[in-house]
Amino acid sequence: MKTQTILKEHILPNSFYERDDVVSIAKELLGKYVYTNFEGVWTGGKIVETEAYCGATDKACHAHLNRRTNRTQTMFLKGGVAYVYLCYGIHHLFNIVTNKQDHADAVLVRGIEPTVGIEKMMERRNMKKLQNRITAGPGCLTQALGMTTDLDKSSVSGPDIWLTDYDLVNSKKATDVEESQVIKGPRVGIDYAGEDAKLPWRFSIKDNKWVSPAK
DNA sequence: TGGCTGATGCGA
DNA sequence: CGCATCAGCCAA
Repeated sequence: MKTQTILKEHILPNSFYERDDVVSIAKELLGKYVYTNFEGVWTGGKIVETEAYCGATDKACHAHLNRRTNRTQTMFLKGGVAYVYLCYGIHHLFNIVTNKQDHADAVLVRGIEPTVGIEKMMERRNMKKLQNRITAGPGCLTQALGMTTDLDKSSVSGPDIWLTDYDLVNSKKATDVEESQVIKGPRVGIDYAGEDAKLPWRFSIKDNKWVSPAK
């Protein structure tokens, strides 16, 4: 059966994204699978590291206090679309918009465990041997998955980006990550956010080697 | 450890 | 307009 046909059965419902608790969504995204499909080439893997950003109250969020600019308007869209932007002039960062329209919440995906299209991802990363850093870190994984700002505002339920609970390699449904296997900690690279920099809104899977090295 | 890199959003 | 600021990464 075609990959696309299989994945359609396992797309996360939009009700998953439209909830108002972005921190819970960030945690629940651990263990889910994200894939991209460009020109028929599938790449992707299991989400192992995320961070929550909340537009209404969170100083670390681009849409802090519901600030609307050209860039942040994506976050005000209804949950279930991608927010992709350029960071430090070099790296594309992939976020998943959550909550209802006009509520600017998003989850930054920081690391995945590569499973599908590893050869293609190595090629995009200009890597001759497979190394952990292929998809560890938000800038790395977008490069490996071939994501750019072109995908800003596009759906995470296909046809380019596919957020699912399905493991293509083992042909089975994803299992929820046990609470005891979830590491919580402060978010990375947001010292400017004052007290909010301490919020434990970064989630990762315990002892997973594909989590980014940032502490 | 520092250099790279460019969009973004602010104030003049 | 100019200019400081960034939700990173990598070689060394």
